[in-house]
Amino acid sequence: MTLRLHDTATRSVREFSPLQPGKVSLYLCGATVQAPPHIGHIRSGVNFDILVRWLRASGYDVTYCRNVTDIDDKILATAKDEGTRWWAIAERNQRAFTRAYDALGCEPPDVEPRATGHVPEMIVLMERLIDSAHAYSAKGDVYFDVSSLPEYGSLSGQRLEHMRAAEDTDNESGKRDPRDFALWKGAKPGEPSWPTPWGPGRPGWHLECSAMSTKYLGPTFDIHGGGLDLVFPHHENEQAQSHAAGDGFARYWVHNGLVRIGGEKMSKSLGNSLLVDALITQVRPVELRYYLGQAHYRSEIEYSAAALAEAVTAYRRLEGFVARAAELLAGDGAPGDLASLSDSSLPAAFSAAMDDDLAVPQALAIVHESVREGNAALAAGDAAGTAKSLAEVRAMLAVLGLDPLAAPWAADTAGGDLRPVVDALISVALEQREAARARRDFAAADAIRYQLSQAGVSVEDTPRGPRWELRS
RNA sequence: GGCGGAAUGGCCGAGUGGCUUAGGCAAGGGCCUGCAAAGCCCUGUACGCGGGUUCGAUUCCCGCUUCCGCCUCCA
Repeated sequence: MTLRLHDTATRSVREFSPLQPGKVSLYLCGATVQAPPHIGHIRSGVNFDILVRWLRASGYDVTYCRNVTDIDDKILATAKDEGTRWWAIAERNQRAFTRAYDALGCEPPDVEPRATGHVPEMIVLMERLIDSAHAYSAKGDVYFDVSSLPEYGSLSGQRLEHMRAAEDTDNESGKRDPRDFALWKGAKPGEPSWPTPWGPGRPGWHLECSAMSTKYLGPTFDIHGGGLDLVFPHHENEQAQSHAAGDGFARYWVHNGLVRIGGEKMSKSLGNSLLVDALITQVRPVELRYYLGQAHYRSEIEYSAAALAEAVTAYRRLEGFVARAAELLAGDGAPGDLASLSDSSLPAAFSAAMDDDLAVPQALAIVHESVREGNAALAAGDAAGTAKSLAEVRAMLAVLGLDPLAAPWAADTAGGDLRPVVDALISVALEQREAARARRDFAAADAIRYQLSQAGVSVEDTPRGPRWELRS
């Protein structure tokens, strides 16, 4: 079975066939680093991380490019407000994004180009567009002439005549048509600028993505991703620029659904952002990843604390099996690293679900089935059955970036570097409790269990003796 | 005004013209346990409203209602 993906351009699920056999080029619109990331941003990162992981698990050699927009109006405004340099704002927020991606287990892209590092490429692209009469310079700005491209609007299904005339806040604009969009913005006093044949200025938002995707992935590449809110105007404009310049550009457009809160879109401008940094003090990063990744990537998520808590419980069920099974099998010299797990460990139903436009909800249903079987095998003392389920579960969770024993979660589960120390201390208490149980002094035994529980250590008695774990 | 999407059991969340009608969470019952916890087993019959097509629709068609996104910076 081959992968099928929903393509925004055709509004349908299409069979995926890469430009070059065995290779996939993917460009994801990353962050405009004007503020730290909220969970909507990181959902997009997680969704596309799962896509990249699945493509790689399927045997593709993936080139993953995710850009950083490091200059825009809001970054300049923030710098002015804070009395600091614009690039310091961009650097600070880019670091915050990188921390969040790392924390949530998103594999780094192969290349992460920044807009301001690609001005020469943008100038070349603008020259091509001006030479072919698709763009013009006016008063130091450079605009794309939307009327020059009949297909304009095709990606988003917008028709020029129905578009609301944008209220032009800039009366000085030299636009021929209010729907024309800026490729390049002429320098204003006090703003950073780069020299061009049309005068000093700075990049418009859309141009960078055309210039950078072409530079790193070629004039035609396989998949272009981003949030649903980028379809128009951003992606429409990117496609217009590149097609007008004669490039094939993206072959499949993949967009993730947005995160809502209180019934409306989560966004910086609405001031309802739940920042990743804040949330991962409440739940572990892997639990947040499970929450954001469990819904289908194209569906909307309405954030609620209750739904997040459910996801936490559900993930702990998976994690609990992996931990107990791994403990049991460790004595048998069972594999501890994922490298020893082959693709053949992936159940066919899981692969079929993932191939079906990344049907993660169904894929997770398969994971839960394997866990149920594994738990049954574990309870029956069936080591072979346990090992089989463990291998399946870990292989599947690895595709989703959720394997509890893999980086970056492994330390989480094990208790970190302090594990040996903690283990020794708790063992003393547990020995006392076992002694109490042996003499049937259950009041004493329960008192010890209660004290440990107050300290955040949960104890369960198993046929092989007590086991404990830290529970937040 | 234009374009696109969504309404599923207590909750989250898939999916399908009928067939055992996902999965998770929560709930109730059972097994296990000194008691728990964890786990396993069982139970729960839902698809916004009104028409239509059909032997049969939650699933297809039409209309309606409500909600969300985009048309302006946005993942």
